[in-house]
Amino acid sequence: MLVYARFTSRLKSASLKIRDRSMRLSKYFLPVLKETPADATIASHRYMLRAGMIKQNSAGIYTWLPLGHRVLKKIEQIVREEQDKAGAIEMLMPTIQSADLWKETGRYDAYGPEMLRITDRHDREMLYGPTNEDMITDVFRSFVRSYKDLPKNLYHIQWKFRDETRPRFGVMRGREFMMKDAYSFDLTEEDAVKSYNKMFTAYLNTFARLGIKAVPMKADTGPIGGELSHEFVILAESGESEVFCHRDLVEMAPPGDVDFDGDLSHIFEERTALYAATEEMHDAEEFAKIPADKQLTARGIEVGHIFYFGDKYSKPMKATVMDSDGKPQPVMMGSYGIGVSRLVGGIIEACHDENGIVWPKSVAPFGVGIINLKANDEDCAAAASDFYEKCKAAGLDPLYDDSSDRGGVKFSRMDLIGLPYQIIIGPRGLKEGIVEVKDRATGERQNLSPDAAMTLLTEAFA
RNA sequence: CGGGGCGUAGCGCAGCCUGGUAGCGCAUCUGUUUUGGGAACAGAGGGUCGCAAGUUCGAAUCUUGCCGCCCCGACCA
Repeated sequence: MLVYARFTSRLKSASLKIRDRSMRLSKYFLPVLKETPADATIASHRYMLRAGMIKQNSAGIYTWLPLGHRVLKKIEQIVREEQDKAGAIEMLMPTIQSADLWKETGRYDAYGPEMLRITDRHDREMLYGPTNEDMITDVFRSFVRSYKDLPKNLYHIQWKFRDETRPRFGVMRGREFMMKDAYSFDLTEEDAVKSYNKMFTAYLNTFARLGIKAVPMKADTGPIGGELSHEFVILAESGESEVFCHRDLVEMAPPGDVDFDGDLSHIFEERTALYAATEEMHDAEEFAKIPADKQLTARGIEVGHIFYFGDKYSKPMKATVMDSDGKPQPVMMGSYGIGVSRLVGGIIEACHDENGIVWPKSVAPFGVGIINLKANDEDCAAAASDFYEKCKAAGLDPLYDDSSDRGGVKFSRMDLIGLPYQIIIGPRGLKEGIVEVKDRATGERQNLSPDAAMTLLTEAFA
């Protein structure tokens, strides 16, 4: 009993501390590949395999190895924080759903072979959820009765499965993928548009925090249905579809701190006043009206998609609330998706060079990589270890390469995994009391005292 | 789902056309010398050649069927 009490009290105190995310390479699991796997053709897939982030299990299905998992979780957390800021409420729905709800909306037949259908031991029809409109509508109708409880926006971050005919490009078009999907509920279309604008705004901030430029574009609604829809698209050569937009949209600053309870229509209008459309929605005549030097035709990666679809699901599923006149009204809905696992690949497509990945600071698996050039030299080991402990204490999430590999191996491995900063500690510099700081993105190197290097790092991550 | 390609050691590949019982590079293990941009030498281990059937004295190699994976297109977070 005493032992148990002591154990639980230790757990309690541990949970109060911020999780220690630092790591010594000798203790980590980082299976990097020297040679490029034959199956990978695009940069993000190649680098994810080479950097030991993922392992393929079958077509479009991947294991997330420790390094990849770190990035996935970082992206997930940023997405979560921005959803919360916008007033969305997190929950969690299951991956396996009953076919019954899908029959209510008619989607069980409409969805087609892309939906993975399963029968359980009692021969009940089940499915691995490709999306959750039907299920969330059921949750809503089970509990909400009054217009006074609106608006509401519920979201979860959960694995989805879509049995694509042709999964490809690693996690960019996997069959199993992690998605953040939010669902808004309003009494009127006018209110629903406000909810739509909240998510529209939150998405602009989310992608900016992730270190990428995602442009909202007028989009086709597809099988989800509805009238108002935008895709958020990263421009990259390896993009799957062609997109067209006004060049100014690409560099537009994110809204930043806004009052999500206030009027956000100006943000929506500012971003949609200029032309931007995906291939399916492209209007060549409208596009031609843009000044020639502002016309941008590019390849795009869809990382987010938002829809307004009114009562498409609430009507067949009888998800109604009483309005102020005491009359039942079908609730007006929208859904808002972000491809969390796809973003890992998408960010790499936007952020890499010939040596490997160049992570934006916000999503980097570790903040700083420490290279001890001479592991068997006592002074070097002591200096590197000391620097590691200081980074750890400063919350910089350091990865300390304490392996006995040769310098060249360490350099190329660190470049490959793409941490924003490298601290290179070797006998040569140490004699003069300096360490080398390398900025992965620019390649710029500075010789600094360990203290000055720490200052540079803490300021960079402030 | 239409078209194309590929499955041989952990990874990248050769061998297959013209059947004779498997090889190269990297990686791994041991040792020595090295150590600021993927070291050198010496030695060692590791493969029912995707699976199954057939042809044959004999199959990685020829035939048929199946499975898996990749690429191009049509569809999608």
